[in-house]
Amino acid sequence: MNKIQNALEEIKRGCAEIIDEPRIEKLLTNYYENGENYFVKAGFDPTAPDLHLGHYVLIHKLATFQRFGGIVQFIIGDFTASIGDPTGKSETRKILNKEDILKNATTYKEQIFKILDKDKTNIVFNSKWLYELGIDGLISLASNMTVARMLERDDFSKRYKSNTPIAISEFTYPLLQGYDSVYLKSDIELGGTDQKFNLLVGRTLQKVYNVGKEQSVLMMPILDGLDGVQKMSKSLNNYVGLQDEANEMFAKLMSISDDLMWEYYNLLSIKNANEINQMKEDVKNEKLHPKKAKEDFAKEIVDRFHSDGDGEKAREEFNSIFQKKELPSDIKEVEIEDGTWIAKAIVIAKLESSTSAVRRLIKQNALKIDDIALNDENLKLKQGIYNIKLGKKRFVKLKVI
RNA sequence: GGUGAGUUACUCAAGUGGCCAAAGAGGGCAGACUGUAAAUCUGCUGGUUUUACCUUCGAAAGUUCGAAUCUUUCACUCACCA
Repeated sequence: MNKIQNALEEIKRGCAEIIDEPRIEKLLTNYYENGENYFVKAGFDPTAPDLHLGHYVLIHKLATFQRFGGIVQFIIGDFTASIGDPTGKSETRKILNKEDILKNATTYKEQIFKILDKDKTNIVFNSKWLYELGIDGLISLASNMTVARMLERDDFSKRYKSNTPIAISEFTYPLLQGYDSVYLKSDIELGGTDQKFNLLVGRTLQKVYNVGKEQSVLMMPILDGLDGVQKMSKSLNNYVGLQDEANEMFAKLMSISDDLMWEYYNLLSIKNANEINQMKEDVKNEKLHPKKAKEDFAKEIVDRFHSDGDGEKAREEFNSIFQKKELPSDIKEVEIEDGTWIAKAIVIAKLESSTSAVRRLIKQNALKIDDIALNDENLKLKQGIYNIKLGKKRFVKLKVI
């Protein structure tokens, strides 16, 4: 296999759909024969302060392109964030204020260079050219799209049918994202499969505005969240943040289902397809315990976002807590007054939000003091130190003084 | 602008004067079983030292012994017409 074919294989790995693949091949050929680079665009709305593993699927693919001559156009959608991408949303998104957007954007910059090559990355803010577009520009931009076509979009049509409001501003979102491609003269745009409509608008607009090229589109599957049901997102609290502390990151990854683990391997591991298939086979034949496979994956990810060896440390901590049922090493300590009612103390320690909830948990044998289940919900704490375990995951050390 | 329909807990959704802290489903939490996996079974899922009381059904005011339920005003959403 020659270099070009090899590069193409790497690029295609794990991706869901490619539109205009021959064009990508031409760009690669041109790179290898003439040393000419090309532009790969991906946009991120700075709507949350940090990125999670779901975003990493795309960023990883951008890094792959950088290895084969791609110059990354990393768009921080500061302007479009103020509209709110309607993709996958069932209702109009809240509009963020400027300060939050800028703050988030700064954190983004810090995080992506854990992965991307600085010399081959242009970070750009789309407010730069979208402000210049002006009202007349916007109107002529909007004349390139019909309401009927907009309503072809699955999420719009669903909302329309179910009588959920759609703001006109949301219709402008795909247009503005598409205009980014016009302004930047992108060759390839990356996005999730849910972005298909927006990505295709980019192609259409490049043609209308005579950019002289129509971008190829490469779509990656959407990473499922830890629950394995909905896509990974901060608001659903089923995400692994890139900045998560090592032990937490490890524990979160261990909680995914076995089926989902293969999906994660496929989209996030540096292991190649053959290795992954071999593991899958071994698990099936019971040569490899699925828990071991999951640990290896969790270790790989923790090592990548922290430093080498942190994954192994996290694994040891994890097993000591959950296998040997020991307490975590960095357990939170809270001081409590003598004679405090146990339920009140748990609320003070912020393990639960109400004493009613704690009462219920006590009735369900979920509260353990020094590893012994408490059955007296009226208990008042006397002086001393108590290790409290609430359910499987919540711990606190109470110092009663 | 006109006409009609609607707004119930985290989400969907029942309830149309008292038996309503409000059915059911999903989600979540907990217990059992496990590999803190999945699946399954069981229980819980407004608050308060809790056989009781307090605050909730878009907002406010009213009718009533008693209101999620009836009346009025307001806000918001949707459909049709313009």
